[in-house]
Amino acid sequence: MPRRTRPTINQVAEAAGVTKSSVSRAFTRPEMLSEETVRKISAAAERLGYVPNRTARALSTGRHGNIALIVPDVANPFFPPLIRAAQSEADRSDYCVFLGNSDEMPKQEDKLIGRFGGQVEGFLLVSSRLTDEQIVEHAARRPVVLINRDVEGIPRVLIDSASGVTEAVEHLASLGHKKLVYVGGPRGSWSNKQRRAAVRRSARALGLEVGVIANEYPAFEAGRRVVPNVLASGATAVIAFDDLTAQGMLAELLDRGVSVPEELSVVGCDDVLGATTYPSLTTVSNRSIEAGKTALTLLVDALENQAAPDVRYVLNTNIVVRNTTGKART
Amino acid sequence: MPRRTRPTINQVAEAAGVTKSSVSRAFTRPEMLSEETVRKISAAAERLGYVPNRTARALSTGRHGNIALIVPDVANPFFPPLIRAAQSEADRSDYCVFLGNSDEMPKQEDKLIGRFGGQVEGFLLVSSRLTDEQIVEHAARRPVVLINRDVEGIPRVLIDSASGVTEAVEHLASLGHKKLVYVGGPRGSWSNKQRRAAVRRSARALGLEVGVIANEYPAFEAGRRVVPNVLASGATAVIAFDDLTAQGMLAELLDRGVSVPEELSVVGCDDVLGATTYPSLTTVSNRSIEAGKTALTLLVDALENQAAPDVRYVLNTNIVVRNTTGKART
DNA sequence: CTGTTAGCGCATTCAT
DNA sequence: ATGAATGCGCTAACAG
Repeated sequence: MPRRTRPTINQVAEAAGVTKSSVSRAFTRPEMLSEETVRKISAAAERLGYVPNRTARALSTGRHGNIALIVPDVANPFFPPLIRAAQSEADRSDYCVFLGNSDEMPKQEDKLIGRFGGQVEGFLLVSSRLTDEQIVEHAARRPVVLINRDVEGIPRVLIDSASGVTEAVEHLASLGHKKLVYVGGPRGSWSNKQRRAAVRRSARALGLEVGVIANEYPAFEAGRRVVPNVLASGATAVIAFDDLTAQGMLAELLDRGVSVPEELSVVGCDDVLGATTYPSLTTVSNRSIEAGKTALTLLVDALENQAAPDVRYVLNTNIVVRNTTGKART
Repeated sequence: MPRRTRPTINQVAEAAGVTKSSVSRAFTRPEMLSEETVRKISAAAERLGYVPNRTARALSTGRHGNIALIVPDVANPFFPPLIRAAQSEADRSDYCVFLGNSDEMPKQEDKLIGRFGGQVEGFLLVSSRLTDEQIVEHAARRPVVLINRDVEGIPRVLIDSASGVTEAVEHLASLGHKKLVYVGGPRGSWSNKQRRAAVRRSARALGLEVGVIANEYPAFEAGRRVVPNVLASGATAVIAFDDLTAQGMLAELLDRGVSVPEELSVVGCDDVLGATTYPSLTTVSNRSIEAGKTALTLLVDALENQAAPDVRYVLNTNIVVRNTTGKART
C-alpha cells in the first residue's frame, strides 16, 4: 500500500546522495548537470515514484502550466470537437486545462474567470458572452485568446460563417426563393450578429426579402418552438443560427406534416450533425477543430514569449448542400 | 491599467495596519478576530483588489480545491452532458475542474493522472481504460470516484446498460428474430463487457443464436467498416455497442441498399442521438447526467469527510423503441 | 558542475 | 484577540 503523501524533492535528494538543488536541476535544466548525476537522480526519483509538485513549483516560479478554457455550453455539439483539439494541443506543450461552462451567462463566465484566476496563466474564451470592456480588462491581467469574438487588440480566431451564409443565400436564390427568414441565436453571440448581417446583406444584394426571428438559446427544443413564427412569416426558406435549432425545426415540421424541402427549405449552420438528420441537413461548414488548435497555439505562444501579438485569424466557411433545400414552392 | 501582479497578503496587512496572520485569519476564520479588525482588513483588501492566492494556500494546506475529470473522448456525444452535469455540481461546491482526454488510451490516461496529480484533490474517472490494479493504486494516493467501472472498494456509479440491453434482446425475440450479432466496443471498456454479457445471457435464455463482432474504437466510421461482417454473419438483427457505431452502420447499410428494419434490425446504445437518425434509432436509454452529478457529489463527500465510502451506485436503463427494429425477415 | 541560501504567499502552531 | 516564527515543496541567484 503506497503512502498517501507523495515523495518530495528532499527525499529524492537524500536517496541520490545530492542536494535538492541538483534534483531540481535534473528536472528543469539537466544540461547543467553531469550525465552521471542526472542518471543517479533519475534512478532515485523513479524508484521512489517522485513527480515534481506543480503547486510548489508554481509558487516559486509564478508559472503553473495551467490554462482555462471557458465555453458557453459543453453539451452543445459545436464545442466538444473544439475542446478536444485545444486539449491535445495543450497536451503537447504540457499544459493542464481547466474547463469552465458559463451556461451562456455572462455573470457565470465572470465568476469562473475569477475562480480560475489565481491558478492559470492564460484564458481561452470561446464564444464569450462578456462585454468587450470585461474582456479587455481580463486581458490586461493575463493573456487571453478569443474564439469567435472580435475584440481589437486581443488575439482572436474567428470562424467566418459569413462566407458560408452568403453562399447559402445565393444557393437559395438560385433555387427560386424570394422570401426567407433568419432564426437567430444568443444575444451576446458574435457569430449570431455576423450570420444575421450576412443574411441581410447578401439577401439585399440579390433582391430577396428577409425577416428575422429572435431565439435566445440555441437548442433542439427552441427550434421546435420557433416553427409557428416561421410558418406565419410566409417565407419559403429559413436559415437557422445553428444545426441544433434547425434540427428542432425539422422535427417540429415533420410533426406538423410540413414537408421539407418541398414546402420549406431549411439551412443550418456549423455542420455538427453531419448527414445524420432526415432529410440530411444543408448547412454551413464549421472549422472548430482548427479554431481550437490555432487558438491554443496562440495562447501558448503568448505565454512563452510574454508577448501577445495582435493577430486576427480568420477561417472561412462554405455551404454544404444536402437534402433540406430545394426549389421554392410556387 | 491594472498591474499584472496581484496584491499579496502582506500588502493588505500593511494597508490595514495589522500583521499577515490577521489577514489570513480574516479570510479563513474571521470568528477568531474582533469585528473591528475584520472590517478594517476587508476594507483594505477590497481597496487593493486582494484575492487569496490559491496556489500558496494549497502549498500550505494541501488542499487546492481542484478535481480532475478524465474521459476517453470529449467529442464522443455520450460524455458532454455528463461533463456538464459534473461541472455544475463542482461549481456548487466551489471546485475547479480539470478536464482530461485519454483518447481511449490507457497510457495517456495514466500520463494525465500523473500530470494532474500534484494539483488536484481527487479524480473522477469516467469509463476508465486503466487496469483494476492501476485504479486501485491511484485510489490509494487520493480519492477516486469511478463512472462505469466496477472496482471493488472504490466508490463507483454504474449505468447498468445490461437491463436495457436485456430488454432489447427480448424486444427482438418478440419480433421473431432468431439470430443476432453484437458489435463490440473498446477492449478495456466495462460497459462493453457488460453489454456483451447481457446480450449473450438473455439470448441464451430465449434460445436465440448470437455472434460477436469486435470493433475497437466506437465511432461513426468504425460502424461503417463493420457492416460487411455483420451482413456476412447472416443475422437478422444487430445490437451495437453504442449509438455512434449504430449510426455509422445505418449510413453504410443505406449506401449498400440494405433496408432497415425490413432486412436488418439495428439497435444502438446510450441514446445520444435522440430521434435524429433516419430511420430513428431504437436504442437503450442512458442516464449519464445523473451519473455525472452523483459521482461528483460522491467525490466531494469523500474530500470533505476524509472517508471514501464503498458505494456502488447503480442506474438502470430501458429500451427506447423507435424505427430501426421490426419483424425478422423470413 | 554542485552546494548554500533565500524566498514564493499563505496557514498554523506557539507565544503573548 | 493578535503577533512572531516556522514550513509547505520547489526554483533561483549566489557562491565555490
